[in-house]
Amino acid sequence: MLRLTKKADYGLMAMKHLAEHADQGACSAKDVAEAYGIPQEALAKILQRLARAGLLQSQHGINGGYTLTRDPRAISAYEVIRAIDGPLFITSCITVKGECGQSERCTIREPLRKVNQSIEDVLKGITLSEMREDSKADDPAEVHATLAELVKISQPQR
Amino acid sequence: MLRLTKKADYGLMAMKHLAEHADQGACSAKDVAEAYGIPQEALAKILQRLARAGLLQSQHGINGGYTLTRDPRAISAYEVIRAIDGPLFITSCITVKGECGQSERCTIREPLRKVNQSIEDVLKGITLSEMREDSKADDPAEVHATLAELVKISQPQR
DNA sequence: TTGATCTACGACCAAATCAGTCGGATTTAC
DNA sequence: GTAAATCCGACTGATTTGGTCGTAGATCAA
Repeated sequence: MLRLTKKADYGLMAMKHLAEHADQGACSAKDVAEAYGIPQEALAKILQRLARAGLLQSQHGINGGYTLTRDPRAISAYEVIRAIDGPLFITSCITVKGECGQSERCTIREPLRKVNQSIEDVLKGITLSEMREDSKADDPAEVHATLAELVKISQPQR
Repeated sequence: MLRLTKKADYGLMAMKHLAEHADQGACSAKDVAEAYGIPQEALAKILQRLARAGLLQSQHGINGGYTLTRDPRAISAYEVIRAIDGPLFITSCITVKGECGQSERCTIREPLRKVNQSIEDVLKGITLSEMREDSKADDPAEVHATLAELVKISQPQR
C-alpha cells in the first residue's frame, strides 16, 4: 500500500521536534517520546540510526540528548526516511542487487523506475523546515507552491 | 520502505500485457501468468479484483479471459494500484477513518498529506500506454518529458 | 446433454516484515 | 559512586504479504 513505516513517522516527528527546539540545547529521547506519546525504547533506536546516518549528534551522560547536525532547511524528508527505512523502492523489481529476480520478462521495470525517481525527488524536495501544520506559508521567501500543485502542472494531458 | 506490493506489480504487468494484446481478443489468466512466470492462482485473484473495479471485463467459459474496458491511454497506474492494494496512504497517520489514532500531538500529518497527494498525482499522471520499456518516446505526441525531470524543475531551491 | 475449459470466490497457510520490549554495556555530570 | 542518558543486540508478538487449495458457476463445442 505504499506506506511509510511507523518508525519513519516517528523519526520525522522527532526530527521536526529537534528542529523546533534547536535553541534549547539537546533533547533526550525520553523528552521527545513523552511529547508525542511514542514508546521511549522504540524512539531511542530510531534516533540512534539517525545519529549513525550523520543527521543527529548524540551527547552521552546526564543532560545529554540529540541535536541536529545541520540547518533544518538543509535536511530533506528523504534523508530522514532513508536513514530509518533504508533505500526505498517502489517496486520489488528494483532491489539493491539490481534486477527483477523472478521474471526476466518483466516489462514494467523501466517505467516504474521513473516513477520511483519522481517520488524520491518529491521527498528530497521537502525539508524539515517546510513541514508545518498550517498549509499557508508564514515566510513567503522560504516556502514555495505546494509540490502537489507543481506536479499537477507538470502533467500536460490531464 | 514505501514499496508497492507484488500484487500491484503483477497487476500492472498484466494490464500492460492486455493493453498490448488488445487486438487478439481476450487473454486468459493462465496465458498472462505463463508469459511472465507469475503463479496462476495469484494472478487470477488480482485480475478478478481489477474486473470488479471495472478496469477489466471477464469472459467465462472456453476461450474466455480478460479484456480492457477502456483505452490504455485512459487508464492510469494509479487506478490499477488502487484497485489492487486499496487506497494508498504514505503514512499511518492518514487512514480511511481519518485521523492519527495514536497521538493527537502528531505534527507531521498535514505535510505528509501533501506529499501523499503529490505521489498520487505522479501515479495518476502515467498511463498504461506510457509504460514502455524504452525510455525514449516513439510517439512524440503522446509522450511528454519524464515526470522525474518535471518534478525536479518544480523544486526551486535545489 | 455432457464434458472440457475457464473464471469466481472464499478459506487457508507459510513466510516476511513491523512494532515494540528487554537486558545489559558505556559514557558523562555532579 | 551514582544517576541519567545514549548505545547495541536479541527477542517476541502482531500484522501483512504471497501463495495455495477446493469448490462453485459460466460458457462453448461436440
